[in-house]
Amino acid sequence: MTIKDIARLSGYGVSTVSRVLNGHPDVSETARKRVMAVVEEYHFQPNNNAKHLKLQKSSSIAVIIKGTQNMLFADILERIQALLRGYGEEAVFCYLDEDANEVTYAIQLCRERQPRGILFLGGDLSFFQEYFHQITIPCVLLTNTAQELKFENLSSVTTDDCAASDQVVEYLISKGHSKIGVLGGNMSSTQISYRRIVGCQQAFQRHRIPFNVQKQCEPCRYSMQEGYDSTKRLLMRNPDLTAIFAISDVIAIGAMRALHDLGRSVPKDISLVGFDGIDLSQYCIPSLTTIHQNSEQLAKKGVEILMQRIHYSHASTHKEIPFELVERESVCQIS
Amino acid sequence: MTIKDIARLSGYGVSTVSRVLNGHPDVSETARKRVMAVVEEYHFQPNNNAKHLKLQKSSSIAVIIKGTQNMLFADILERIQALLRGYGEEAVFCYLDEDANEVTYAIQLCRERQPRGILFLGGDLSFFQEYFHQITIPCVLLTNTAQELKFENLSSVTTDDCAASDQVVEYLISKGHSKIGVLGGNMSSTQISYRRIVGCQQAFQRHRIPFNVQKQCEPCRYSMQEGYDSTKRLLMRNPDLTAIFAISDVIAIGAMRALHDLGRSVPKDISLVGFDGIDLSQYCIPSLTTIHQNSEQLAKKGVEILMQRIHYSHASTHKEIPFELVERESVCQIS
DNA sequence: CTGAAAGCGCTTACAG
DNA sequence: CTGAAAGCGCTTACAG
Repeated sequence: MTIKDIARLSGYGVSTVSRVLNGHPDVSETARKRVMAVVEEYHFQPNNNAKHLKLQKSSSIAVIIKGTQNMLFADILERIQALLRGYGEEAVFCYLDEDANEVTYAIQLCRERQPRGILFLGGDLSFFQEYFHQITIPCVLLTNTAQELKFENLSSVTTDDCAASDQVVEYLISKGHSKIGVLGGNMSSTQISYRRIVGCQQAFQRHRIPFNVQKQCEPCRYSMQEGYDSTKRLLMRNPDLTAIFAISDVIAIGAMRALHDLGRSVPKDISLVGFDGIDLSQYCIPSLTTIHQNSEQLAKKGVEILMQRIHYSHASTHKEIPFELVERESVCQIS
Repeated sequence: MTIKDIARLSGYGVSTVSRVLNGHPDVSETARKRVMAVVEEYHFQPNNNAKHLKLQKSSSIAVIIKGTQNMLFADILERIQALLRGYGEEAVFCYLDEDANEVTYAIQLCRERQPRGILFLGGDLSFFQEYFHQITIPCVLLTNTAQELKFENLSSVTTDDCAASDQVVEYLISKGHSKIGVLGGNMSSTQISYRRIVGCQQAFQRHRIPFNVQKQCEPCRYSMQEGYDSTKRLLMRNPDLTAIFAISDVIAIGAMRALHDLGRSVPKDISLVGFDGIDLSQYCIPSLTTIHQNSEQLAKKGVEILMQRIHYSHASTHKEIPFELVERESVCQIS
């Protein structure tokens, strides 16, 4: 069943059928109705390969996910897929290692698949800086800001990581803590984690509490396993910590278990705060005090911006979504 | 840059270029070398739309995931993506609601995208029974068995759910439990959960311990939230339970929190066993005794079977992967 | 071993 | 408002 059959069956030419199918305005109401009747009767489905060959592009949106263990991404992902489906777009999902170069991967993808746009879930700004100029299609970076890169085809939506972390430390200080360790991310200034650490520094400075990044920060990947291991290293170096701020909930879950195995009870002996607000954070024991990122809005804004750009050539923008400190059971007032 | 340009640049015709690109044998070594030299020099990438239009198919493998909250699937998924990439295949991921009809969705997908094969992650046999005959491309069902359906293009790989559940109950009984509740799944005989419940029944019968499915089983979806809510319902009906078997780890995590909120300590007051062996099961507190399904093998076998079928027309098969009861901290010996 | 040519199913400029 | 025709980039039967 092709457009030709529909033409024959409806008594119109293929041009008219094509126009009806694509919602062009210059078709008579009669033609539209007759064609649609046949289309529906036969459940006709245009051949995408032919369409895209002709149009010189594919219809898919690529979604590149960095870090497979990050449960925040899993949550955002299913929302993105649902939204994209709502827009009638197809999505191609690509999982990359947390340390992989997502931009060179995207360049490769563009050559092979010619997607219409790309959604990056996580990303390292240094890769964008160096390679992104080779990409010409609309892109949106999620959970990191690309504002300063000033690429005209790269938007971003993120939360104010710096302010959120500042608030976490402020909160811990207000609970009497001053010996606070920070877990996760890495120190490169092009990573999300960097902005979170800067936020911590701000708060410490404001309160004139010394904070030795080298000593009190322990970098690690976004997984429970690494959260577990790094907690042990962090505590080895700083046995007197009364609170830990894990830069991601997944890391915090690993930390919680490590603390348990070390015989330190949360929050009685040591307080713990996460970041992200994944589902699990309210079910673990104790439930996790954390920064809730509105992943629903993150996904929605991201997809929206991409669609606006693709369909109406809107300029690129950089949005911020709100965050919220959710107090639960993992933090204790001391002294 | 098209195949025509390569032809011109290499001094051969388009037919020869095409043959080289597709590894056909009837090309001279000289031609192959000259063509490949040009292809590599220009980083030529054939247009997939044209290729598939001509070949009347797309190159992608569709992966249909049922239930977005199930962390077991997240794990399998990233493995599948990596494996498929290794085979040089593109993957299209589709997330469906746990209760959606994956088969009619697949039929739709076949019309729209013409995938070369489908991997189903989770599935309800009743949908397959009723609609699968409309699908003609190779398919593999993961985490449920399609053995009895006898479709010649539907393979499956699963673990022996019945034996695994039998072993869980056997284990709990050996620990002195006889008042055991079962959490999760639903009672329809075409669901994975059904075979798990049957396994439980077997064990109870063998030990002549009464087991009232209506009363002691509480169906629920595969999410922490539902695990949480159902636990409360189950306990309301059976306040004297000494152990709960959750048919999935995600459900167990929700159950653990519900028990905590109910003031019942795990495992001291009540024992808990999960199913799946997701990462989280070893980090939660207490860590979860569970049936570990080898998700690596599940993914590997699934993809392998599909590839064999697609490339060498192998017959459909139904494989079983091993399971293992992993003893951790959530079960207690009683009396 | 190689090439000219047909054709996959669509869109759209052009002519009416 | 409508249709005939060209062409998107590929593969392959056919002829040599």
